[in-house]
Order: sequence, then structure tokens, then C-alpha cells
Amino acid sequence: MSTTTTRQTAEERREAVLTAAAGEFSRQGLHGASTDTIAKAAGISQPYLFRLFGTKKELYLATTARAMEEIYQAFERASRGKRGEDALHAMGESYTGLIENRERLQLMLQCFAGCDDPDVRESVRRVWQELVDLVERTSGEPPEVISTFFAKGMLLNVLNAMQLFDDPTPWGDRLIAGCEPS
Amino acid sequence: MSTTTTRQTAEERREAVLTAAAGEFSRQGLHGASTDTIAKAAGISQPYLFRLFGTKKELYLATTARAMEEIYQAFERASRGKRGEDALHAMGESYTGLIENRERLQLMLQCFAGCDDPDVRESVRRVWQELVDLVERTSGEPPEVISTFFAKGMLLNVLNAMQLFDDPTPWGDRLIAGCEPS
DNA sequence: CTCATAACAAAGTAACCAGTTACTCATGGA
DNA sequence: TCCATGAGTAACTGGTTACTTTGTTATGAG
Repeated sequence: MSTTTTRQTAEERREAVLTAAAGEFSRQGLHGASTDTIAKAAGISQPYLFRLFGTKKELYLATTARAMEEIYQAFERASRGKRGEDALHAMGESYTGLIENRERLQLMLQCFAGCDDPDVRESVRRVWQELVDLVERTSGEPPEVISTFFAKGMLLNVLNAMQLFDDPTPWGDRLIAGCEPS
Repeated sequence: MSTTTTRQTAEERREAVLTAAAGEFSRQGLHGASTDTIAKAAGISQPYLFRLFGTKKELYLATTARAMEEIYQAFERASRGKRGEDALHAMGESYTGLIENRERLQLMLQCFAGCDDPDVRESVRRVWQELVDLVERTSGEPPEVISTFFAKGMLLNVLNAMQLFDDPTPWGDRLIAGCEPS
């Protein structure tokens, strides 16, 4: 009976919780997901989840912030050693890969929808500031080009959310085709 | 005591509920909003809300579908009697006006975020199909132009959600400026 | 071996939620 | 005047929620 359970560090548990939370929050949003479900998916008790993250909202913010920061890091990696159109193109390419991970995509969309909450809004604004700064700096392109870059990203977001890549339609395919750089 | 209460038709009540629901759902999403709050805001009892709409989700779908159909109608009105770039420009102008209503904007974003749900996704896809069809037909522009049109709309959505119009930043202003047709 | 510390959970708690039952009353037509 | 129909609600139900209290056990340093 005395099964000797080995313990993990709090940091390892936090990691597991963040992973589980990403799955739940991405599908159900802040209010739709339950801390109990997340705790179970992470393999810990629900009280311990609260010990690790304080409140549900703090966990949510940690989860979403991480997801969005991954985009920043991917852009940095993709653009390293490149400039101008080259850099922009590389970041664009990396983005299509990023949002094929629907978990990350939907977490971002949850954030946009949740922007009525000041904490969520602040978090999103901070990441976007860094993102825009990075893209402007590494590409050196004028505002019109930068806006088009982000605009096409946002369109791909919703097309992907609608699952128009997995379950295509003629009109969806036309929109996707129109996103390719000519 | 016998205060003679005048009664409204079910249709009038439905209207009141849809209005109240738009406010709540836009801010809190499907799971964050409570049927009790919506009913109180609409001036009816919570059981009667269920009599009128069956389930919370049906009410949600009715609310969001209406919000998105208003976009279609606005586009139709704006483009009437116009063609080509003219029509496209008129619809673009009308869109900036439409999403200044943050309630409608956020309802749409809630839908995008909620696309994991098949019913929500189907509803969004239907409206988009009509929207794309309308814009393609009335403008007659090629896919690249159509995509750019919707892309800029989606970018304006998130910029507005972040409240970058009410509470501006340099980087936000640059993105907004880059959206203007040159 | 000792003991402080950190990992972890069982069992609550109070509030809230979607949805139901069972009922009252107003209205308009015959 | 009667009554069928539709408008409307008080009171409840079974379940879930975020979060707490209180405790136990593993672990690593001295």
C-alpha cells in the first residue's frame, strides 16, 4: 500500500499546469474552463493549483502571455540575420506555421475577445508593442507594408479559426490565395 | 396593490432580451455571462428568458448571428449603386463605423474565439460566406484585393479591441495609418 | 538522525448557475 | 360573461464553481 510517491519541483508542476491550462483555456476561454479540469489534466489536486497560481485569472494571464511570447520568439528566430523584405517574408512564413497549432491560435483569439478586461488588454498590448517594434526594426519597411503584414496575419487567424484549411470552401480558398505574396 | 401591469408581446420581449444579451455576451462571452443578469437587464424573469429562447446557447447564437448580419446589411446599404473600387471603398468606410460600436465588435471577436464549438463555427462560416460573396460581387475585384480588404478589417478589429483608438500609442497609430488606402 | 521546508491532497464552503415546475394574471374573441 | 390563450413569475433543483482550511508526507541540509 505504501506506494512511495516521488515528488516533483514546484517549477515542474507549474510547467505541467501551464500546458494543461493552454488546452482548456484555448477551447473554453477564461470562464468556460474549470480549474478542476485543468488540475486533473496536469495530474495534481485542484487546491495545489491554487497554491501555485493564486487565482484562476493569474493562471489564465500566465498561460496566454506565454503563448503570445512564443510568437515573438519565433519571429526573432526567423528574422535573425535577415533584413528588409527577406526578414518580413521569413517572419510571415514562421507565422503560418505558428497558427497551425490551433491551441496557440485560439488562446490569442481568446485574448482579443477578452480585451474588455483591463488586465487582459494590458497583456495583449504589451506583446503587440514588442511584436510591432520587432517587425519594424528588422524589416525596416514603411507603415503601409507593416500594416499589411499584420493585417494578413489577422485574416489568417480567423480563417484558421473557422477551420477553412481543414475543411475548405471555394470562397475560403480564394481568400487564402489572396494572402500569398505575389 | 393591484397595480395593473400592461403586458408586451413576446416579440417585444425577445427584442429586449437580445439587446441585453448583446451587452453581456460581448463583454463576458458565452460562459462568462449569466442568464439571470441578462434577464434582469431585459426587465423579465429568468424563467421567462428560457421560455423565449430555450437554452443559453440558442440565445447566444441568436445574439451573435444578428450582430454579424448587421455587418452584411451595412455593406449592402453602403455599396448600393456603386461598383469596383468605389463600392469597396464605401464598404470599408462603413466598416470603420460599425466596429466603433464596441459591443458589435466584441461579439464578433467572441465568435472567432468560440469557433471550437461547431455551432458557433457554422454560424460564423455562414455569415462570412455571404459577406465574401457580397464584397466579391459588388466590387468585382480580384482575390488579392478582396483578401486585403478583409485583412485590414481584421487588423482594425484587434486594434480597436485593444482600445488603441481611445487610448493611442505611437506604434498603434502607425498601424492605423498604414491601413488607410494610399 | 533531526528538523525546517516545500510538495501535495481530502474535505470542505459559500456562492452561483442553467434549467424546471407549477402557478397567476391579463387580454381579446365569441 | 365566459374562457382559451399567451404573458409572466416565485420558488426550487441538482450540479458546479473558485477558493480555503487543515492536514500529511517527502526531501535535503546540518
